[in-house]
Amino acid sequence: MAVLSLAERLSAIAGQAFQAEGLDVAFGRVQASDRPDLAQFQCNGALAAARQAKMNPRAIGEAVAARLREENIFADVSLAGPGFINLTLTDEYLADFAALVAGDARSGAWAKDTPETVVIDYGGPNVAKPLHVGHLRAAIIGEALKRLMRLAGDDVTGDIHLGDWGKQMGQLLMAVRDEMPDLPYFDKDFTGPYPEESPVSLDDLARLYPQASAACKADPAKNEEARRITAELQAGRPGYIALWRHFVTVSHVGLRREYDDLGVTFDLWKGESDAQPFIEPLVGLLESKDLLEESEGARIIRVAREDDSKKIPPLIMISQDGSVLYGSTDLGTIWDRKQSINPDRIIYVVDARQSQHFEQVFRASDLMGLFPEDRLEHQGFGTINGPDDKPYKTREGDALPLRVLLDQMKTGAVDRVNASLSERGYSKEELADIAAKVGMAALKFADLSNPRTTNYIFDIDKFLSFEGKTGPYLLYAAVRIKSVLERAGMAEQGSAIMITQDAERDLVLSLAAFPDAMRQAYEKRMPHILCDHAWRLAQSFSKFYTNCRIADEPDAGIKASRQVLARTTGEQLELILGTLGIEVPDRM
RNA sequence: GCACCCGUAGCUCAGCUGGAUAGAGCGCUGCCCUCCGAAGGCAGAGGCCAGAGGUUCGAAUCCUCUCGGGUGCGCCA
Repeated sequence: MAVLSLAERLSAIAGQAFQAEGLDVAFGRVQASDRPDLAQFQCNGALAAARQAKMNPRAIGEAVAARLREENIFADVSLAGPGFINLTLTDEYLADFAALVAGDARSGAWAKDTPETVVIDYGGPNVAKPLHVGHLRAAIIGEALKRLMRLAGDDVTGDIHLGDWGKQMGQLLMAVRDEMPDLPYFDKDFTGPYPEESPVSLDDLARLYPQASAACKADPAKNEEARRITAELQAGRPGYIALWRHFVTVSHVGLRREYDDLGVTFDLWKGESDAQPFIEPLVGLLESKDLLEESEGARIIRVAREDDSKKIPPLIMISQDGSVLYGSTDLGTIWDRKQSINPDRIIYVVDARQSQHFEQVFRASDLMGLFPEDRLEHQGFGTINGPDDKPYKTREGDALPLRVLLDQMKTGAVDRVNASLSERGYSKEELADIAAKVGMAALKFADLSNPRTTNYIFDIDKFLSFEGKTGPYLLYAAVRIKSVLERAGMAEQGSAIMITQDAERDLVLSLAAFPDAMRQAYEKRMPHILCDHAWRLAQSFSKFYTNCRIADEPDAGIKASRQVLARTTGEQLELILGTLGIEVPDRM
């Protein structure tokens, strides 16, 4: 059972007070104070209630405050300004609450009342193309959301949803054929079996794809041909399928390695191609509902609505050459997921620029009764930009390969770690491990601490800094907690918490804010809210650490209390960092 | 052209279901290590919240317009 947050408890109490005055319980909503100098919590309900009941806000505030003063948990209840109710809890109450968090195996994490089954679709890398910067945010944000939702109690399946069925496959087949025309895959009369060994390596794919892509752009005839080959592949031509399987297998190895390095794991490695068996039934369903329309040789679904403020183009279900596009495969994938997982909700963590595409798919899905629109979410994200604040590109204008970016980060982390830890006598292996963790923490925290929807500028030096709101600062805080506990030892289970100094009270309030921060991050699908909380917690700990002695505190009771506070902070911080996909080294 | 997102401190950004004196980080100016990790803590300077109207007792937040930036608009994903 999850710990009820302070704000929730206070809201319930204030709600009762409003109710006793004949007003709506909802006016009792209590939140952390905007003015920490005046109070710990505030309730603005009297203002809203006054408008509704046409009464004086201060009069309502006074009446509610009078009732609240009868509760023995408040050190102070006061009315301020036009009718704000300011609340300050007694240290005893705060200490008891902190003990509750300390005793909670989940460090006070919020839990949903009614968990859901959810599929998160993130990643979306293409077969044959190495990951580039654009895939980084999907991976980092998707992974964080997956873990966050699991922590809240949802049953979450993460699916990589490979791009393995579109025109790029036709282009690639064409490129291989042009280079090695004698391979049996291209011989229509060949009856098999086809070779088990792939004729192309990962490097070949990485080389061939850009070539083919450029050729198609430059030459309309080539482009036509690639489309025809794609249609043939999708129709199941045996030689193409056999060679395509090699592409997919070879790519898997490379992709898995890259995602492993990022600490990102998928439960499902399905792709667009897995939607192919559902295309026919999909077309059947659409026909039966009279939703399919012929237009310029293609079969389309009109998804525009009367009251649209913008023009939504129709979704192209079957293109004029008979191939399917990603709108069709996305619909097929929804069908597949419905059948195999039956989720309550599907979340797509994909670049914000794809919003129109998802609007089309969601509407089409709803129209045909496949999956309700309001349970399909596109959680988009902004771009990672270069120093010029434009999406990160290589000098040639291509998207920057992820490898390049990770190598930069790694080199920077190794330098930084070597510079600051050289005196400690750690082994080479441990230093390398620490550097890897510091680099990844820097990268992930930098990404996640920006709100999902905004762009940000990639700046390694800033991300890797040990000062300020960075991943390394949080790792430092977490490691310092481990270190001091090693020196001070652990307190007995159930030791009481005592608030003897401001820094202790501040730390307790920070610990107590976790469930609310987590809930908000969950509901808004915004990991940066969790990042903000982690940062606040780490800062509170630093303040606590400088002001409160632990190991050599002479008073046994106070010492035990501080040991518990430190331990609880460490546990909560690591839980949050883990949820963000950030690993903490044992020492650094 | 139409639509969507954005414009907040020198820089990078929070805050936007309307509420008190608009917050962080970096940078800048000071102060704090006989004491568990100073990769830290404390204090300070710095803002017509792009602009103009409107709604409201109250607007960074909601509405309208203007200016400036980004993105997307039928067979790539």
